[in-house]
Amino acid sequence: MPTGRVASGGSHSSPHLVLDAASLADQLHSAAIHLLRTLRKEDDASGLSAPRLSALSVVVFGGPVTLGQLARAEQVRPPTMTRIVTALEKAGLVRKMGVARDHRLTKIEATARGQRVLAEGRARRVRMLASSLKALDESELAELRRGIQLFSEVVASMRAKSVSPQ
Amino acid sequence: MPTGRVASGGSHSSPHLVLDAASLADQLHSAAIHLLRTLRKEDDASGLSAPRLSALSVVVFGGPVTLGQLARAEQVRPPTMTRIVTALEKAGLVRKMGVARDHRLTKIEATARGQRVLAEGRARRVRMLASSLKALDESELAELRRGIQLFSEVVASMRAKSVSPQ
DNA sequence: AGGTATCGTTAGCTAAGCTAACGATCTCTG
DNA sequence: CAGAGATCGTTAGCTTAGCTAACGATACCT
Repeated sequence: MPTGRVASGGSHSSPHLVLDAASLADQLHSAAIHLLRTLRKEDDASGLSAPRLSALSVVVFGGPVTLGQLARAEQVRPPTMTRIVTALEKAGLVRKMGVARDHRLTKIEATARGQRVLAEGRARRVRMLASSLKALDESELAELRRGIQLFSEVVASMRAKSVSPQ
Repeated sequence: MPTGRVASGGSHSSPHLVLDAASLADQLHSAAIHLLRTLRKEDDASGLSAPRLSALSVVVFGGPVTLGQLARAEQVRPPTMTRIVTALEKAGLVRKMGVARDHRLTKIEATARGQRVLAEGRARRVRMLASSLKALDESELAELRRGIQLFSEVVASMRAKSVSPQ
C-alpha cells in the first residue's frame, strides 16, 4: 500500500505527526490483513481458524470463563461466540460446565486436548515466523519486539475507547 | 494473550531467539486480529469492509490492473476477487474496461468517487489511530514506525515464501 | 484448423460476523 | 412471596469472505 502523501491541512501543532499517523495506519492495516491471510493457510493444518485459535487461547490461559466474558474478551457478539465455542466443543477442545450458583451461565474450560492443540498451533505458527525472523539480527529483533509491544498497546487503547464498558 | 513460555527444546544456537519468536508470534497474531476487528467497526461507516478497502487501495494506487493481478496482489483466489470487484463496481468505486489486446482480460480502474472514498476511509481510520498515537512521544513514535516497518518486511517475506510464484 | 492453455465467472460449500427474537433463569420490588 | 424486569445464552436468518470445481470464451501454438 503506497504512501500517497495525502494533502491534509495540518490542524495540529505537529503536522508531521499526522503524516506519520497516516502512513502508519496504512502499513498497519495492510500488514495485519496480509499477516492474517498468510497465517490462515498455516492454521488450516490444525483445522483451527484464527478466531477459534484466539478464543481457545483465552480459554486455555484465562481459566474457565463464561461465554459472555469470552465474547467480550474477543470483541464479538454472544451469538458469534456461541458458534465458535460449539465448534471447539465438537472438536473436543473445550468443555462446557453448568454453574451451580447461576444456571443461566455456562463456564467454558479447555480439555487436555485443547491445550495440546493450542500449543501445536502456536508452534506451527512460530515455526513459520521463525525462518523470517532469522533474517533479522539481534538488534533488529529487539526493535521489532519493542515496536510490536507499542503496537499492542495502541490497539488495546483503541479497543478500550471503542468498546462499551462492561 | 499471555506468554505461557512453552518448553520448546532449544534446537538452535540462540535458544532465546526461539522464545522471542514464540511471544512475538502470539502478540502479532493477537494484535492483528483485534486491530482488524476494531477497524471493521470504523470501516462500516464508509460501507467498505477491510478486504474491499484493501483491494480498492491497490486499484487506486496501482493504476488499472487485471482481476488476476489484483487477486494475486491481495492473496486471494480469482472467484473471491470477482465478488469483491463486483461489489466495488456496484458501489460505483471502480469500473471495468475490456482490453482490446486480449479479450479474456478485464482491466479494473478506480472512479473519481472510488478515489475519494478511499481517501475518506483512510482519513477515518487515521483519525481513530491518531488519538491513540498522541499518547506516544516522538521517540516512541519513531520506535513504533521502525517496528512496523520490520513487521511489514517479515510479513512480506512470509508471503513470498508461502505463495506459489506467478 | 484444432488442441491446449489462460482468464474470469458461476455454482455451491464453510466460516465469521451481525441483529432480532426467545426461553430460561435470576433478582428485585411491591 | 409473586410477578415484573433484567440478564444470559441460543436460535433463526442475513451478509461477507474465503475456498474448490466446473465452464465458457478467448488466445496461442503447432
